[in-house]
Amino acid sequence: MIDRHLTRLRARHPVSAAEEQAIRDLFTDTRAVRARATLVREDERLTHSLLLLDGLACRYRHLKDGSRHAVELSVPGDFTDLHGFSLKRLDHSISAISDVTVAVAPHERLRALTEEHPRLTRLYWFSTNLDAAIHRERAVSLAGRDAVARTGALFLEMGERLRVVGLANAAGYDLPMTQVDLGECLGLTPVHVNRVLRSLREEGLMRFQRGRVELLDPARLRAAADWDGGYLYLEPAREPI
Amino acid sequence: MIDRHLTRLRARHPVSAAEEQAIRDLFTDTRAVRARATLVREDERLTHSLLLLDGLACRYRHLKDGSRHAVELSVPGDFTDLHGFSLKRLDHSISAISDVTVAVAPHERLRALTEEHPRLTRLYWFSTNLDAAIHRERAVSLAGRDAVARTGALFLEMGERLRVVGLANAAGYDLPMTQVDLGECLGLTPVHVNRVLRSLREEGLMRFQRGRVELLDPARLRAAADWDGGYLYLEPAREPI
DNA sequence: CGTCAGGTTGACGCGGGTCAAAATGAGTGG
DNA sequence: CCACTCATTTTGACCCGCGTCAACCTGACG
Repeated sequence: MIDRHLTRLRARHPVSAAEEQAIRDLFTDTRAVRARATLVREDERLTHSLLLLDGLACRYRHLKDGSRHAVELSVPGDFTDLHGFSLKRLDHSISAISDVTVAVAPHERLRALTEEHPRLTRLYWFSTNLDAAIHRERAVSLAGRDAVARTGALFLEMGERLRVVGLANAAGYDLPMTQVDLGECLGLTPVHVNRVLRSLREEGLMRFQRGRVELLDPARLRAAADWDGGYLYLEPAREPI
Repeated sequence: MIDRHLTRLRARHPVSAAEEQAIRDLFTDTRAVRARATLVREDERLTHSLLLLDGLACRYRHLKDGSRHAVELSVPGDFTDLHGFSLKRLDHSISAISDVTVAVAPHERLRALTEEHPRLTRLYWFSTNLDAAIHRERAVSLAGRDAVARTGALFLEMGERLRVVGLANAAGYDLPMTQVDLGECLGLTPVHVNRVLRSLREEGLMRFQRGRVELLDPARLRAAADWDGGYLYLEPAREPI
């Protein structure tokens, strides 16, 4: 059930059998949630964190004008709100983009983990630091890349993150999002997302249609997007955490 | 020496005398670094983290065209690179904006802290989660606020963060940055930063001159910038961490 | 075969980038 | 105290990427 989560962790650090058991023991039950439903509401008191098992979720904030901006996407194997464990309330909401299933990790169990398993604590600390690195990349993208490069960079990132958990290959991957959703991630209007996708398609770089991403020419796409996945920290760790 | 750091921590969570001592024991020595010098280089192997005691520092990334984008500012009392403790290398560089002094916390001491002080570990985990919240705010700002609102939001945030450590009051605060620096934080050209500052000044909202920020009308500025400091988590914690 | 969400395209306007030049001011040496 | 330099700030003219508005198309589903 949480195998993708373990795969994700092990892509960066070794996890022993005993540690694996401690991780499995974090979770009480699983829940299925419908597409578009809210998983966590901004400012709500939190007593547990959610591990995304299947589907796509996003963290988003509302702006004054009623629009919303997505600050991060979660893929299977990611905690959607591990940061909620120490923050106790979130500065954003979390919603399901597609139908999702999540596993519930009560904060008292996470707390017990921090008391008894310092190494796993560092590992999960790393995990939220990785989230922050992804946030930084998004900020750099928004500040410095034009719409085409920004969009390319997002698709490349999602490809890498999904590949890690076996949900993408060289050909591409499924991404059950609409162009409106993409716009909220990219800080673009749906209309302009459409134009950007057309341009990427016509350049032969990539295609996004009916929830399917095809990376037609990853090398050129990387160059065009000025994208380097170093911030995903996917190299094997050279030293113990 | 690290009093501002303790003040910052205590603004959000209680810290006992014993814990304070454990924190003091993290640091070996202090260093003075000149304005514009690099504190940490992207991808360098890290063996220690730096606590900013005095001055202003920033994390920045280079873009293909040679420009750079600042992803976060550090104020006295902040660790500039606590996330480096678990990441072991950074996806960005860190440089001093003004002359700064930093205290050095070797990673082996931080590691020992995680082994012996679970509560302090959670507290520092919180601290990097707070960094991430600030990153999210920056991304939302870049995606959804125009140049004037974005600039206002940045000055309001810096005001709050500096106020926490006693470096700002109702009148304003010192911020030793140039308009070029501001542009790198805001994703704007220096030319446009200048126009924005003029507009804020002419509206009677705030003034920024020669490294001094005056918040002339904070309430109206907050409204104009659609800014709410909730993401800084400055309310007293309602439950133990 | 009607409805509705999502996708597509075109015309037009504006916020902020670009380019260029001048003003200001802090520091430095004579 | 002045002359000179160099970073920084300021302003104006012009341009372009992306937003806005509006219309139409497509396909899934009842």
